[in-house]
Amino acid sequence: MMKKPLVILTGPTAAGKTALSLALAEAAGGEIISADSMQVYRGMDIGSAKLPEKDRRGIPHHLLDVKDPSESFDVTEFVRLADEAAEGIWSRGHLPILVGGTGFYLQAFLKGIDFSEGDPDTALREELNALAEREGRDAVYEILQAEDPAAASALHPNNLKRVIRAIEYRRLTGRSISEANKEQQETGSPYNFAYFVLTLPREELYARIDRRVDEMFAEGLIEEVMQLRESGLDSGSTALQAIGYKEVIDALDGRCTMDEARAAVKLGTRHYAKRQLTWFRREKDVIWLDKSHFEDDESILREMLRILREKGII
RNA sequence: GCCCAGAUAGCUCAGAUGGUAGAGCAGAGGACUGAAAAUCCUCGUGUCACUGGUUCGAUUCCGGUUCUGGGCA
Repeated sequence: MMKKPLVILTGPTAAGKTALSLALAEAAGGEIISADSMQVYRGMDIGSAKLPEKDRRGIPHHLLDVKDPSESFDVTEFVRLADEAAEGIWSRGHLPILVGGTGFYLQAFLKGIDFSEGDPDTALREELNALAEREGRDAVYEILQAEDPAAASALHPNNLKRVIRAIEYRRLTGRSISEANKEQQETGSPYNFAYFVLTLPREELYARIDRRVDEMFAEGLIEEVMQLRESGLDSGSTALQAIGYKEVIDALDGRCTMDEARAAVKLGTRHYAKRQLTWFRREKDVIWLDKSHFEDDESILREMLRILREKGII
């Protein structure tokens, strides 16, 4: 059976993915699936740099605005929804193009990682978080060491989130999460894909980020955050952990000035971009597209189309 | 013009009663399999402003110069 065709267009935040994705979708007969952990939320538009509907040139965009900010969202749900969307796109004879900067989501979808085992256990998470608060993170790590030494050896004791998940996984499934990860790692992708990473020299990227953050404030980021809070959203929600939102909240609550918040948003975004690049560097079968090596978006598009033809994706 | 205080890593600063120096932030690298815009780890040699002097040895003490704050005129 022929593997189904698929394109990924990603890269660090503010690299210019969105603009290119429209051109690619038009040229290749594609529909876009957003792979962005924050753009799924309704009402988070400016701060998540969501492309407004009027600018989508009629190209279908999936997985935008599918959640209320008070709801949680995670990889498994992403994979489920993205699978659904992709099936629909293929059935229409179109090409699915995943666009977005959440590398974890892209990986999970591309490899078809199976998350069917080990549903999260909220009570256990709370209990272990409380233990960490009382007796320190090492106390939680010691539990993992006792119950699953293999998983423990792969984790740093300070990485509470991961340590807790490892304990949870072990208790739920009776298996070690490190073994499960290894198995998944060895499975290839069920798709005929091209994984493009759009990037540009660090200095330019950082300058673009600074500019973009200033634009967000100019377009009304503060008002957007105020609206979200008025709708009763509590600050602990996943949505408000997003860069741009948490800093503005700090300023609104008087923990810093708005100028300081703006600087913090820029810094947080630069750090985020750096983490994204680290992630993509580690991914195999990635095709890097450094904007500084091309004349313009038009020539990047030509290069992408060339590769897609070569791979038999279009 | 005079007096006082500074001048140490890209930035903010600490420090050695004289044996060439260290934090935070920035920056860089890395990890990541059901919170991922999250979470976590690693990495610090720089004419210690310049210039004379004292000293075995000065960035550290003394003098001068320059610059920056503050005060007095």
